[in-house]
Amino acid sequence: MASRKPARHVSVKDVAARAGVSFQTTSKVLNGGGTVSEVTRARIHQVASDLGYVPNLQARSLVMQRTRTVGLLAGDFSDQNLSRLIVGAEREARRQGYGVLMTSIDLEVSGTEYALPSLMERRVDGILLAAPQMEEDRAVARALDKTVPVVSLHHIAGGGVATVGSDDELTGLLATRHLVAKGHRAIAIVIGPRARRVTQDRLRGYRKALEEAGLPFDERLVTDGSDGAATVELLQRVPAISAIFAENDHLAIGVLSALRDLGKRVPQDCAVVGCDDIEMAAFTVPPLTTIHIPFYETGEQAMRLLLEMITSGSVAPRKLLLPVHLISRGST
Amino acid sequence: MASRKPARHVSVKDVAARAGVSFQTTSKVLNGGGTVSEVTRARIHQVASDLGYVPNLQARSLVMQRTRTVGLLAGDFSDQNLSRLIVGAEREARRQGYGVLMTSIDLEVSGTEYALPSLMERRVDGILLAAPQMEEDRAVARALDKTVPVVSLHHIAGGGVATVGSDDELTGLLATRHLVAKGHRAIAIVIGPRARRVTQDRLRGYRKALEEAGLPFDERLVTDGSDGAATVELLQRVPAISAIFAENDHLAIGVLSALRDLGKRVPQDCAVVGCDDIEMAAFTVPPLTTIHIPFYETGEQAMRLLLEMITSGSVAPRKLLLPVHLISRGST
DNA sequence: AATCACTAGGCGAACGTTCGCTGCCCGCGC
DNA sequence: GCGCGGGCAGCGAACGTTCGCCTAGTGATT
Repeated sequence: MASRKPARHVSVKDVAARAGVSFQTTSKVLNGGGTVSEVTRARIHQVASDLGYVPNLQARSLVMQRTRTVGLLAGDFSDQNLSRLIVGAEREARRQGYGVLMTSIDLEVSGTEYALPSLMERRVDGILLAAPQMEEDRAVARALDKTVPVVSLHHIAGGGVATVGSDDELTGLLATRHLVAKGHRAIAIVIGPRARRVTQDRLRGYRKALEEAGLPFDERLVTDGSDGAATVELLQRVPAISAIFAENDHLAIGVLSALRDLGKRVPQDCAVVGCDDIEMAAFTVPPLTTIHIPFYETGEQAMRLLLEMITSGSVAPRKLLLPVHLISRGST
Repeated sequence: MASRKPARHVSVKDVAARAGVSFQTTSKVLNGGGTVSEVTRARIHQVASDLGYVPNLQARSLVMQRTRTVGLLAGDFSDQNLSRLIVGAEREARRQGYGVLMTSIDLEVSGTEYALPSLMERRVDGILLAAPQMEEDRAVARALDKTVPVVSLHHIAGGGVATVGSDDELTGLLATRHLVAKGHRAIAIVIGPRARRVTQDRLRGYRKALEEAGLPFDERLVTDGSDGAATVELLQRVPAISAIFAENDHLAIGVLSALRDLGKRVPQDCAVVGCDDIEMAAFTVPPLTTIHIPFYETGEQAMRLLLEMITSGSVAPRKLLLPVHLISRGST
């Protein structure tokens, strides 16, 4: 309650003094190494726990030249998909005894301004990049600069960076195949920003599935879903459409709402399939058929790869794609 | 591409050598202090940037006895509400030049086992606690131990910890008042775990609103929503119920679905109001009236308080409550 | 009795900083 | 001509570790 004095942390020297040995011996004991008699060893451990000794990783890092800490450079933590990735990554790091320093980068300040330097100053052993929104930001690519191993969860302009993600083309393929299998012939696709890799890849999967089924690809069936009204227009323009593939679940929810407004029943009048399997997908009306993306596992794998690169010192830019699968619900 | 050698970071000494001065002088210049001539100053800056000097915060922390890093001990990052808190907190920290070390604590391992020690070893200057699920875990309370300032986003067993949160009683009050104002007399409440503070507080708000309106409190109108079937039973048992206050939006969604199953229309047959204003609330059918909780701002304030405690050295356990407000949508 | 091989533990250095003190040189005022 | 103060820079110490090398004992072996 009263204002305490700084209450200095206890150091090896404190422990040593109390145990009547040199601080180096204490260090040996506490790290399990060296040749020290069983009695002193026990005494030191005793004293250390009595005094509540907590090793100072800062000092250790200084001499060891690695911090056992990785940086996480993420876009928006509150994005549901991203946060699942992060949870997976953090758990894996923890499992291997690493700390995670998080920095979000927002639109105002390009990450290169503040976030990256802040990580480098803290001498992180590696960096996990999870900021899809700056996939094309060349400043990021330049700034990374290979001082430490980097694993990205999305494509990086310029390449040369290890990447872990899911197979987005497969995603589009599975979704569309599912609709084809249900007997649909006029299948529209609602997409997000064209420039994004995900969009491109999922679109490619869609085309591939159509091709497989011998169906023609029609550019007029491709709509940008970020414009709310576009879906409605699409449906009015091409009434034959009996199924819609939305490139992500948020878009799919928009589509569901557009269909409801038009008085169309799902799935009888028009089937809908989404992507990502966000939490909400199970609770829409009707529940959304979607492609499950293993975000949690992706984060885990990415961290595992990063730590592997760190400990092995290798920088070979691998690329890892995790499988996805369809979850069939009421909307198809 | 080829396996590089460790590629040592450049230090003040490297800069100093190249600039022909002592490393201490370099340090002075780079930190803006001391009396150094304009020419040397310029030269040092030049060399530093040529060499790509990045200060080592580990070393600095060692001598300064503070790391400019805070620990974030959180429950589940992927929880939407929690992640909004976190985003707010992280931004505020960044704004003030602090790094954030994140650790999640899961059910398997009590946070005290790994997470806390890991933060203490890294000598964080303070800890932000955001793990509502271990609100009653006395081990946490004991482990915190006041070595560094702590701010919690939820109640801590034993007290004595600064807390920032939102006014949960007000939340329950506003929600229920809204229903009363709409003319409802038989208002049920669906709650989460009784032991949780939030539940208790929101329930209290509910009772208070009833009292204000001169309505009796009836224990039979209180249902535990975690049991899916309970809501259905409740409605069948007491058909007079014309409005339901769900203590959080997830419960509210369950309620909506129960009502749909029973063939009741919302809001005509039964009105529903939730709490939290999760993203999904705007997209349910019908859109959910709910109480908006300023998660982002709460995180921000909590971090601000923590940093204030750190820099001022004060440990007075303040308690801060942020206001909430109702968002009226289609469900009432 | 001198050598040997261990065992137990100490010692100095280094990691990259910050900080306070000292010392030099120069110009100024008396 | 002498002392002095101020501007500039260097120096040593400290922060809390790890690590490799050194030394003082202790039995056992020749």
